[in-house]
Amino acid sequence: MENKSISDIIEAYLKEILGDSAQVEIRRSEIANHFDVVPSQINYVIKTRFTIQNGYLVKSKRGGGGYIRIERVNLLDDVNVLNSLIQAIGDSVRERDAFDIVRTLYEENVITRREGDLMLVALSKQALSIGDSKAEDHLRARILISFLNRLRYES
Amino acid sequence: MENKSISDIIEAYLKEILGDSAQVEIRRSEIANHFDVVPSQINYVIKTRFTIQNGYLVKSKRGGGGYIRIERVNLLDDVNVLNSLIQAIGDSVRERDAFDIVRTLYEENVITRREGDLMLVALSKQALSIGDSKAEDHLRARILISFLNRLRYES
DNA sequence: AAAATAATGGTCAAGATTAGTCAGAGAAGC
DNA sequence: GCTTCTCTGACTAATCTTGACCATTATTTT
Repeated sequence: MENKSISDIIEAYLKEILGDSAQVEIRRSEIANHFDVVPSQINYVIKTRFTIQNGYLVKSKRGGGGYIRIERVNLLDDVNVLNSLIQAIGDSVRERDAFDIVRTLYEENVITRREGDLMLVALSKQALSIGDSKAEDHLRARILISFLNRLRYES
Repeated sequence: MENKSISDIIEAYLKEILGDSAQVEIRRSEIANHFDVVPSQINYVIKTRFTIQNGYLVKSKRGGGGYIRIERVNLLDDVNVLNSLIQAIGDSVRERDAFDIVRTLYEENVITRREGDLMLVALSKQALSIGDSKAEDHLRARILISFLNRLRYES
């Protein structure tokens, strides 16, 4: 149960200080220092755990007074967010990214647990493997976007 | 009955530490070390004894902080309906037949209306067309059967 | 102003740390 | 003996951690 990597801990910390706020601003070097890791590890945590698929937008600025801003967003509510998401999907998605999106929809209460599980099944490697890995990712993208459109326009 | 293999012992141990919890997280190397076997034997035990047919779901993560998580799930009672449907599907279904099956599930109260709608999205020609009509029907069969297998249990 | 300097964050690739796969050897059951 | 189950280890894959080097912005100096 206590097999957390330092990345997991940093992720939890960032979500903690994000709390109920819409966004939070950090200094990369401060966080890195706080957890005694190299600064680029903060980039790693953000890149792997605060993606649009996970329901986060991240902006940053370099130079003096620089910052990293993490913003929590709803995938289907905001047209711009949905567009970013669809753009991120493009015509090809890996299983992992698709799973993240479904989990985010569940956490936003857009879908129930069971609905999410069914979606995951239809997006899984297991169900979609058709020999060609690229074709599989294309197919997954089509199914996922169909799901999103269905959810978007239904209610 | 007295000649337990080491795999049997590891199985019993895992079920022991699972206890009444819904799930348990282990480190493959720790367990392997504890019983003085090669790590891949843990995979063998899990693959042969913690299957979904036996009511277990297994997830894992590699890399630093990696783990294997074993979760116990409740198998449901609609097995008869599901089995007969899987029989009927075989390895190929046309869109129309898939739609009929989903409707049957709805009428049998195995799924909700909304769950059915999502399933239909993933089974539609629109989402699945991949040029080859036969391949499409095979694919649809795999997705549909995956759906049905997922409906066998709740988590 | 323009140029130099300081103060940020970004990228990428190598190495470390886990778990997964698979084929074959060995053991047990029939 | 033959078949099935168990066990092993070499090879593969995924994820995390680190550090050298790069890019951008603000501030200070000339």
